[in-house]
Amino acid sequence: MDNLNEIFRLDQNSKSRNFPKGSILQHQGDFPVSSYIVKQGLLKSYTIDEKGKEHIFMFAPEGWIVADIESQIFEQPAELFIECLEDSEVIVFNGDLTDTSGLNKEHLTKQIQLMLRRIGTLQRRLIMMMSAPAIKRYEYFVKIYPNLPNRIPQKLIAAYLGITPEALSSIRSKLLKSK
Amino acid sequence: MDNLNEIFRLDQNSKSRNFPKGSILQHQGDFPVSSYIVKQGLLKSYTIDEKGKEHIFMFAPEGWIVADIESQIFEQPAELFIECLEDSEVIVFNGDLTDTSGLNKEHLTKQIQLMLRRIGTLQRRLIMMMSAPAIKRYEYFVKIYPNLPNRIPQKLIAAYLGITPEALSSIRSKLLKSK
DNA sequence: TGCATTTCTTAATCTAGATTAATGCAAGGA
DNA sequence: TCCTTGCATTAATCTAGATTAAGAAATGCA
Repeated sequence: MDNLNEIFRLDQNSKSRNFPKGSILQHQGDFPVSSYIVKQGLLKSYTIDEKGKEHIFMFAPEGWIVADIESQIFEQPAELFIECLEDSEVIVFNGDLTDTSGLNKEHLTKQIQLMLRRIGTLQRRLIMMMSAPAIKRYEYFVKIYPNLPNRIPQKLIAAYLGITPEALSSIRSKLLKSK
Repeated sequence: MDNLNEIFRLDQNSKSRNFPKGSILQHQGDFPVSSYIVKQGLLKSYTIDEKGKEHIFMFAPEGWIVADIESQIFEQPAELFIECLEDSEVIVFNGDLTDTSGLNKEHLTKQIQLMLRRIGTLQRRLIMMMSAPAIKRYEYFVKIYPNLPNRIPQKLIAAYLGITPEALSSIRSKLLKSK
């Protein structure tokens, strides 16, 4: 993994900070919106809908970047909450990803690679969400994040898959029985 | 709108080509995968699931770029079909978006802006798909693409929203009655 | 213009997953 | 250790949207 500090326009003295499990780094409605690079630990970004239900946009383990890009690019208050699922070490990048001043060609090229990867992942996720039943989405989740199922509670996996914990529980029991 | 020809690494002599309505520019399984810049007309990119059902990933009117970025970045055969919904003028960009050689800083910066915008749009769409009922997704679609509803058949809107044409029809009649 | 094909609507039934609720379990704190 | 609190499971009921089917309206083409 390239050093993400290098690729993005970080202050010389931007240091990583430690946050205990449960810390909320960003609330819905915050403005302006920061970006976060995870050095150690695990974050989630999510929304709460008008019924109070949580929907997880993404998990971010070590080496991942988390940002509410929709809010940044449209210069709106944050849509997403960002929260630590474990004690985490995070670089808080004040300023958004749209500011690329002071970066050289190599940096920009690497940023493009990261963004294309993110777009590809979102494309897959959206297509799965539209076309695949919950059981397929669960199997895909396990394949892509083999280490996460043991690291986070089931109800968070359910919130990521777009189903209830009860539905996930019955899917899992079906999968166990079918073996 | 910046000239997209400039921003991307196009051959000097890459010319736009005309395709009649119904032309399929890319089939699922094609390899390698091209990118497409729409000069005039309207394209759709979509998958067909194992039950034969169509799911529209995006519509691309004039000025939009269409590419199966997931397949490009992971170097896999195309996942998406790409088809003309109207007679269209399209620049076929042989080679994928991951190749940025020969571009200068300004080009790369503009590419990053376009990609962030795409990520922001996908973020919103995914969150809506997870958390909003079909009627809200329809209202959002109409808000974002005010000219498309009169330009494409309803069943395509349904395939974009992730519901059946029948469900969309009943949503629309509910909206009409409530006025 | 007329005919064929596709699209849209309406309605009856069906189903994946939501909701509600009750129970058992594991983990952390005093 | 007990006690609380959050998590997982199971089961009964409910609902948004799917499926099926049939007719009406619109569109394209000879």
